[in-house]
Amino acid sequence: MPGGRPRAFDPDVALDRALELFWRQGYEGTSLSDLTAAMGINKPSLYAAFGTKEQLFAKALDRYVSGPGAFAREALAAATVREVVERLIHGAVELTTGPRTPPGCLNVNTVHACGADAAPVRELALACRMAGEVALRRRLEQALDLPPGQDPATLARLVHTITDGIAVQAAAGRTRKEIREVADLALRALLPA
Amino acid sequence: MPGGRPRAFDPDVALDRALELFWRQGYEGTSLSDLTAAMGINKPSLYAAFGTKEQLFAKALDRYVSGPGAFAREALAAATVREVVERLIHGAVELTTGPRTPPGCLNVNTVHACGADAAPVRELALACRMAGEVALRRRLEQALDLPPGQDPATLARLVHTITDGIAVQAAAGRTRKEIREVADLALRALLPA
DNA sequence: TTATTTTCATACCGATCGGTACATAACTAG
DNA sequence: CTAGTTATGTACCGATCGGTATGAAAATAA
Repeated sequence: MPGGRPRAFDPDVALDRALELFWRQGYEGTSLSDLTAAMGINKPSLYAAFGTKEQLFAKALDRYVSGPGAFAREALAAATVREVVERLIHGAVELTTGPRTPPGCLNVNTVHACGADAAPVRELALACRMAGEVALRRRLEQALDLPPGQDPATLARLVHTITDGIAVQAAAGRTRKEIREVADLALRALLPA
Repeated sequence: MPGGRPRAFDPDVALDRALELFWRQGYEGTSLSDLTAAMGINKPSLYAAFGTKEQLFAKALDRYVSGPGAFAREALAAATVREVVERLIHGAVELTTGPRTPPGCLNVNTVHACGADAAPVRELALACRMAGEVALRRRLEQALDLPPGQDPATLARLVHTITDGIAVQAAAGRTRKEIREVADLALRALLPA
């Protein structure tokens, strides 16, 4: 069984480049030429290693969720409702305003990719959001320290509404410092001492 | 001075169709063919009446701001800070979840149109957002009923962060009823009785 | 070496993009 | 009527889109 010609590139770093590009330019705004240029490979190599542009995006989204976006899952392990919410909102600020990553959130960007051919990846992003919301709601439902009269489902949606808004503000170019102030004010309003 | 051949279409309703399409599909996701089909005219007629796709979008955005989005300006005329904020947030819910209009907000959508050729219209949307934020901040700075210790600039940004989040939730397909509940909870947190 | 397998590089595919040239149709001024 | 002006419909422009056919290059197995 012969081994064949070895790869001239590292699929791992190539996928990171693709994630960076999709994050910064969106699914529809990123062409195969952009991708091959940034990844340092040709179109046939890209196709052989990652499949269709759509399949490549799915892999990039996976990496995003389990890498820069992993805080969203980890935050649910915090001991108190307050700490869970704080971690989620602060994590959103840091994620969307990172100095070495594109501004904004890949997931929120993708929801707004409304072209006809972007429908499949949009569904991916929507499913991802739905999973995150269900997880947070479950966490709040099981909490013993939820303020009385609070509906877990609505609170979960409000927290995600705020993190979504943070992503928009970041994509619109607001600075990390400004968004941190907004996030802290939101937390004071949401979780009075 | 001869009159020439009369138009076979109403530019006003044609612009409304274009706005609908841009709102639903985004700037990059809407092709000239989509536009001419929805407006019921040909490409030369479109170009003669509205100019470039980019110029057409600018006109559609104007109509959006002075039409469905007019509440944002009008809300600032309310008597109390509470009422200003309530009108802004409730207005955002109604705007982005209208049963006869596309889900989401044209402005927020456009901010996430990150392709290279969409840069000019993105700048338009950003300028529009900045103007709205400045106007709200000025309104809060001049208010006499602002809760003590509140920074007008940060509060203005938080309100817009929440309305941005509402737009994302609507674009992601959440129902009007759900978002209304989230908005009411946000208002209770933001403006305790 | 020779055969086999896998990747790489170039060049190309049909389709669609935004925008336009050109001829014709429909109107008004005289 | 004729002349002048504006709008319409068709057909087309070069560029780019996502994706691929093809053949040479680079590895292993014998």
